[in-house]
Amino acid sequence: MSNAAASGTISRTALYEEVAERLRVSIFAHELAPGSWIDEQTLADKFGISRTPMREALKVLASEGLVILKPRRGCYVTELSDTDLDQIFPVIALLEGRAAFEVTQKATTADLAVLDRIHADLERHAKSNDANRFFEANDAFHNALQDIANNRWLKQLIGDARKVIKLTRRQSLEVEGRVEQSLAEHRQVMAAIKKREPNEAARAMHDHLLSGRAALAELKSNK
Amino acid sequence: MSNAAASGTISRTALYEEVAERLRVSIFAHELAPGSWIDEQTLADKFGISRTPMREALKVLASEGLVILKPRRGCYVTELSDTDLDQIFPVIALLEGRAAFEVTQKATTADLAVLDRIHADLERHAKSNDANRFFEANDAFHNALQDIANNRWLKQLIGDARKVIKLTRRQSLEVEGRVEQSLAEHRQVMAAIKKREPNEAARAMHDHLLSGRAALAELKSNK
DNA sequence: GTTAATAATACTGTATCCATAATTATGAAT
DNA sequence: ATTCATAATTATGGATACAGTATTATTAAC
Repeated sequence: MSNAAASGTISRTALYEEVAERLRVSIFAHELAPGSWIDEQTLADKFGISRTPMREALKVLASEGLVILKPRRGCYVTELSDTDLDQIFPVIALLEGRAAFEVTQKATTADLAVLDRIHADLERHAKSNDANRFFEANDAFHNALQDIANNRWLKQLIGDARKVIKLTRRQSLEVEGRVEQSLAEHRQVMAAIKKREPNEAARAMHDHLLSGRAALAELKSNK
Repeated sequence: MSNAAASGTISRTALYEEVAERLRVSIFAHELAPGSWIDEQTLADKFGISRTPMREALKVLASEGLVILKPRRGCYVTELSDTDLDQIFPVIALLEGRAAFEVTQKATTADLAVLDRIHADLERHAKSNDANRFFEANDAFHNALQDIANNRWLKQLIGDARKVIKLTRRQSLEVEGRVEQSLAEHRQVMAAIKKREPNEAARAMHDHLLSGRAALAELKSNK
């Protein structure tokens, strides 16, 4: 049990939050299979906690759309169909496009330097063909962008939507040539931001995300 | 207590959901003032329930952004500053614009008939200057649009965002001439949908929502 | 009189317990 | 043998009890 006194660390985050994050990871890793039923008690035992924080965590995940809570029926992991992906990607593309738009208006030179540094990481990891690190840097880039956009609500909505597709986004990098393509798209986004052209930045980011969806679709059709 | 057996009705929704909705209403009505602390025990007593569903409801509201949960400090009602409104309205405008876009592509003639009927209500309530019913019909219109768009994730994100500004949207109708202006904007949306011009529908809906934000700003500056 | 420290109170966070509803299994009847 | 009904088991939903931490108030010391 993550007792603050026992562990010695001052627990700044609530237990239910930690549980929620662990569940998200499990869901993304398909340890909790899509469509499968979540046994609260068994899982709580496995985590070494009681059902209370587990239940609170599941309620949060439900409001994020990662699980579905059927009254008196229990909790089921959300299944993401191709239709779901076709529906959610354009929405995320829109939102992240907006973030790019706002960044282009607001970014200070210091902000641009931050983006440049992360973009350099992207270039490096692409060159060394390290898909995992590329994915991490990619995540960092998008996060930095949202921080610079400094729009609390936009960030929250993007975060909610991204949680749902987190797993699939990593998969899309498995497509032959996708890393290079993604990198090229990132270059366009960076260029538009630096040129201070909000609409162009928005469009570039928008297309970048739809391109990610297309890569994913290709991956599925090929196997 | 909303005991199913006692009340005679079969409660399909979980108690924590009902509590969450009651809290939302209280927050929107400013019975729970922005920034104020929520006393779990006292409020649970007032609702005639235990702390468990109250806490579950608060966690859901926290993930919606309506309250903030400070670890070991309790729950506080989110304060919406003008900056927050300036941030969230463009995002909602974008999302609802997308919904209008998708509707314009997908709507069957039956769907259009539904929209027409609700739009007729809008016209009627505007003519009789009934702001409350106009607001309800307006809500119904936007809901119907999202149902027709038939994009589960888009609907969810819009719902999350709308929850945050629900109160303020009603207020905007208090502005002199806003009902008529809103109606005119709705006419444009309807016209674009019927003409099957997705981009025009999206733009009309987008501008409609920004116009609502502008009305709200005017209301604040005048008082 | 002001500040610091200690003690008490109160609220959050977690665990356990109880009741209700749903599902499944078993038995009987057609 | 199959289907329907009833009973039993199990899991969810809600209440209550308990522990730990933070805040506040009071008292003592400078």
